[in-house]
Amino acid sequence: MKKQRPASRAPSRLVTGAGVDIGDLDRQVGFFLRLAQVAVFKDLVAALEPFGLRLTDYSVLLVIEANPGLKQQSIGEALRIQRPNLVVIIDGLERRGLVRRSVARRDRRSHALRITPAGAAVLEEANAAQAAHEARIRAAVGPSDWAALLEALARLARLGSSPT
Amino acid sequence: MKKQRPASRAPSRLVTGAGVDIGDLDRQVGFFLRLAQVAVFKDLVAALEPFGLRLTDYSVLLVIEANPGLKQQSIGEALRIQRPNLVVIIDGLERRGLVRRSVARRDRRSHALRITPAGAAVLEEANAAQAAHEARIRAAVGPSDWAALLEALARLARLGSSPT
DNA sequence: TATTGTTATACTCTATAACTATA
DNA sequence: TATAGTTATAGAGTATAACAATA
Repeated sequence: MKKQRPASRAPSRLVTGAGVDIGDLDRQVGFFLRLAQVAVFKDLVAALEPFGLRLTDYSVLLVIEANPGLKQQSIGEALRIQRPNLVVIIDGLERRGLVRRSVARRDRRSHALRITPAGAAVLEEANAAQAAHEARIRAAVGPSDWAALLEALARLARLGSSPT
Repeated sequence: MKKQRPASRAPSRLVTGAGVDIGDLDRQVGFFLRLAQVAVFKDLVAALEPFGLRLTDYSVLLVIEANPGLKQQSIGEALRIQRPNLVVIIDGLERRGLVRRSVARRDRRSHALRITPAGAAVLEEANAAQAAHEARIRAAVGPSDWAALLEALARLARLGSSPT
């Protein structure tokens, strides 16, 4: 039995290839979500590149600035970065003098992390670039749908989590 | 100068870590987009797993079914999969008897791809699982915002492309 | 015994260069 | 010469196991 296509539900046409029919794919959320994420990340990665920051570097800097003295494990939990992978990221940031590791007094196993003045300066520039990026995204979506989009994405992000 | 937070714009709270302040991150689209994409893909991957299909396998099957006789290069363009990577995917699908490669008569360099009856059967089951997945996503978002979400994602996906 | 940071390692995805056979 | 498929390989990003220091 051939699956019928409810043509009315299709959003504005998305041509990915050279006239190739991508089947029901152009009516599936996951497909759009992936394309949107790739496009948005491409723009954001380019915006942060002049500062030598990858997305993970940037998000880690943001969290450290917002939580002075935080230990690595907590950052990993907040950003869903595995502890071993975080070590490499912090190594890079520390080598560049953007972040400082110091042994925590209360628990000498952990490292208290702080952003340095140099790090704060870089982060401020990166934040401006991010704001410009966000403005571009916002313009692409259209002002009316903006709040609805963020709300919808937030609900999707909570999919697997405990339903409050 | 400290950046001010326009608290009114924040969508419903998203707690990622154990009470860690994630800074301005919870007001950036990219962050939500990533979390949403990860959550949605996790659900979809789980839905397709019983059929032994990864996301790429599934999307390739869909395109082949919609375009009998298509060559590999065209699939790659439509799905943005590099030709070398597609070879491995098709290898797997062909080994399982879900897809058949035959030398194209018109151009003997290329391979005409067709879905087999076995492949069509698997795809039909996978489509049902995908539909159930989509229903879950839709329920999480809420019916009112659904069309707006797809529309917004489609616009974002066209970010870097030529503005029509 | 459990936890923090670390090292080493592996697995998935994606990307590039170069080969072959056809055109 | 250009293209389709292929091979090999390399690079991100992410994941797990095990160890030393500390609790």
